[in-house]
Amino acid sequence: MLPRAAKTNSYQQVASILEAEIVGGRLKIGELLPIEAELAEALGVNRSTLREGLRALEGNGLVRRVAAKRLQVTAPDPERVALTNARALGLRGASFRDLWDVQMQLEHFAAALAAERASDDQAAALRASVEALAPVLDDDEAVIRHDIAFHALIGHAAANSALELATAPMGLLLFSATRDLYRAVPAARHRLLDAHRAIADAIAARDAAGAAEWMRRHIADFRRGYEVAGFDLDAAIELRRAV
Amino acid sequence: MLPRAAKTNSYQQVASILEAEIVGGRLKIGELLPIEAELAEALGVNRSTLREGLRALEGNGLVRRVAAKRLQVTAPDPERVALTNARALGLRGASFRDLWDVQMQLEHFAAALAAERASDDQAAALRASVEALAPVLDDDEAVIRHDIAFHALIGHAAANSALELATAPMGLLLFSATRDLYRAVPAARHRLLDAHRAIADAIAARDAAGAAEWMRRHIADFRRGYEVAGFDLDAAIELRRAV
DNA sequence: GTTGTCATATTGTCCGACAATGTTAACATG
DNA sequence: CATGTTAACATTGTCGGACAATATGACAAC
Repeated sequence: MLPRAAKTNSYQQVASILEAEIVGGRLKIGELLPIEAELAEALGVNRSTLREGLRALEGNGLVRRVAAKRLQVTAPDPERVALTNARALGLRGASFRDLWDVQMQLEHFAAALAAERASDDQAAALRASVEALAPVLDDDEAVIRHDIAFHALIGHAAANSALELATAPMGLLLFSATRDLYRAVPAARHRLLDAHRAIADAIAARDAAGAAEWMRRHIADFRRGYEVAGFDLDAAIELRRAV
Repeated sequence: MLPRAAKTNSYQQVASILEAEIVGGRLKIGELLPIEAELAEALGVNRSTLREGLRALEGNGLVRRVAAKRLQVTAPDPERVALTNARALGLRGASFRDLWDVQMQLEHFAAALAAERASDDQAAALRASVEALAPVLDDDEAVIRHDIAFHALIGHAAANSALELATAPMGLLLFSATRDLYRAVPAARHRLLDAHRAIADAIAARDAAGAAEWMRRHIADFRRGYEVAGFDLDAAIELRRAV
């Protein structure tokens, strides 16, 4: 086992060094990076090279452009991370069953936590989401958007960033993969609405057990719909354009 | 709602376009990208600009440098994704409790799946991992490394990429956050070894219920150790250097 | 067939330049 | 003094060109 030539490129080193500074807390979240000329000087590379390193960091979500043209150190944005993870899962050929299995383990727990921890505003937002869905129940796209948003709200209300990180990408992938489900199984729309309403009510009533139970049924029903529609549980799920 | 100024930078457009090609399947996984000069020409930007876009994609894990100097289209590497997610969680201040809650929901399920699906090689690798741990039980670093590896093996053997994606980052964060645990609670080392052995045996015996039950106890015990050691369950977990 | 040599292709890095745009400072005006 | 205007300045995004290092492939020599 030879000592691995350690011949990394300069721009990778730039990214690694800055990443270490961020993770190590020497560059704090929210802080502005020095201007490119200074950074390049300090790191001993050309501005072009530095910029390549910065773009890599940007791809990692550790810095972002802020109003002023300056770059700001930032913790990865949950939505971006969710998208990235969803893409990773899609590209690796995850199946509906894979995703559903995990969802079944997590969503009821998220609902229970949300019932315990949601602020009044969040509980109200959940109910508002349900009521906003009712009038557009025959618009497939809208149903999917609302479904994703509803589960994202719950994930957020559960106030557990690890749980949110784990559930968000699956919501994105699963629900957007069901674009044809509602055409094939029209009744699913109403069952979805009823379930959402029951869950939102339970959360608003701080009924953790009820929220969890309704969520279980909701997720189970989701799978049933998928099967009834004749989709293959084990086929690689289709990656769709971000919703 | 104005039509969103669409004033994105060229290098971001480069990244978006290529990303769309990859996600849309027109650029297939494993394919080599054209040489930079051609790509720049085709996209109508300068090579420097193109390279910034490529670095962003690289940061997203969608392309990687391969033996030849050429860039290869690739699905994000699970280990990299796990690291990225762990970093995101750490920077967002996730607590031990947050992570443990999710782990408690998922790990027993992973163990059960592993018992059903693990190949003989994988089952053997699990047992080998346990036996490799036994002789180095007094080396804290080694214990942590083995612990992470053991759970990663199970995650992999469960043959569910979504589950793996969800569990891997927590293993990284949680276990590496316990560097001082084994000094504070020496007995935890032996309980860990026993649990690992029981889990590996159950998986090798295709005993899904047994594997799940042992895993539950193992995770529960892990938390007890953390509490006994006097650590704060709700403090933001400490980000450590990659193990 | 293997090995060595060489021309070629490609990337990584640097340099310098400039337009667009945001920021700051100076200034006038009420 | 507060406010609005303008001009100087700073910074980023993009470009073009250059060159060394190195991998690749072809070809010759053994």
